[in-house]
Amino acid sequence: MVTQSEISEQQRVDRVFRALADATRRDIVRRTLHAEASISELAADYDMSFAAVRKHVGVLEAADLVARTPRGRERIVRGNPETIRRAMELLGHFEQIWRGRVDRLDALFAEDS
Amino acid sequence: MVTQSEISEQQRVDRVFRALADATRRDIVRRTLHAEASISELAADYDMSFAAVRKHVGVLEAADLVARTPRGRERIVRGNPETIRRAMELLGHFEQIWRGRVDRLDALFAEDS
DNA sequence: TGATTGTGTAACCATTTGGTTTCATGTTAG
DNA sequence: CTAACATGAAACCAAATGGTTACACAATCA
Repeated sequence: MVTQSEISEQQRVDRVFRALADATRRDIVRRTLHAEASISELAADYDMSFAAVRKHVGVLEAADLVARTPRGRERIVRGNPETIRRAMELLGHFEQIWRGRVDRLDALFAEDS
Repeated sequence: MVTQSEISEQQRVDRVFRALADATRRDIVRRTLHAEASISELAADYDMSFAAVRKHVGVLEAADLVARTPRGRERIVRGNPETIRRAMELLGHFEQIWRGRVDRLDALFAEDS
């Protein structure tokens, strides 16, 4: 049996935004979208331990913002543009809601005149 | 002297994504983009205390995702589409970085052939 | 083989977060 | 004026977060 630990869409969205709410993690996403890198290569450029960077990569992976694939003794990290795109779409829906309100206000003014 | 408690752009971005990483807060943003509401009106629809909802509104306000203006004894909350738009742009930059990599790979294949 | 490198993970710690209850204060309704 | 309502804020608490050090293990190099 494949136990698909049931996780809601809400929680998945929570994880994406939570993962993006840290400058180091945003930088890792940026870098690994630009070019893949091993965790050690990533860690070399931050003022914190390897273990800390490893945890950040774990948070990003749980949010599906990066993928981690083995290559020899290394783990290659790649950014996932699809998850970024989904987050953008979500924010786009918020903007649409706002535009909807503006349209309704416009309609009210139109009735007035 | 106007003490502008110095806050970095990074921290401002942190706050926006952090604020969006909670389903209740996303719902408050959605609702107040659609139509303004008092904190009490908002709180009536969530299964938590007024104080908890008040805190969520505080987090959203600190991220500039909503604004709070007094009206009589109420505080009217309105969603701020501009901050949403800025967050979208940020994610858009990430996508551009990825597209840049694809373009470079395309160039490599072109050289190959 | 042995040393080095890259990774995974556990145990620990301080701080932040997200909730609670309680109480004070300002504002409006009767 | 008094009661009810809306808000603000403090004190408290459990859990999550973001870092550390230490150690085990796998893979590669010489």
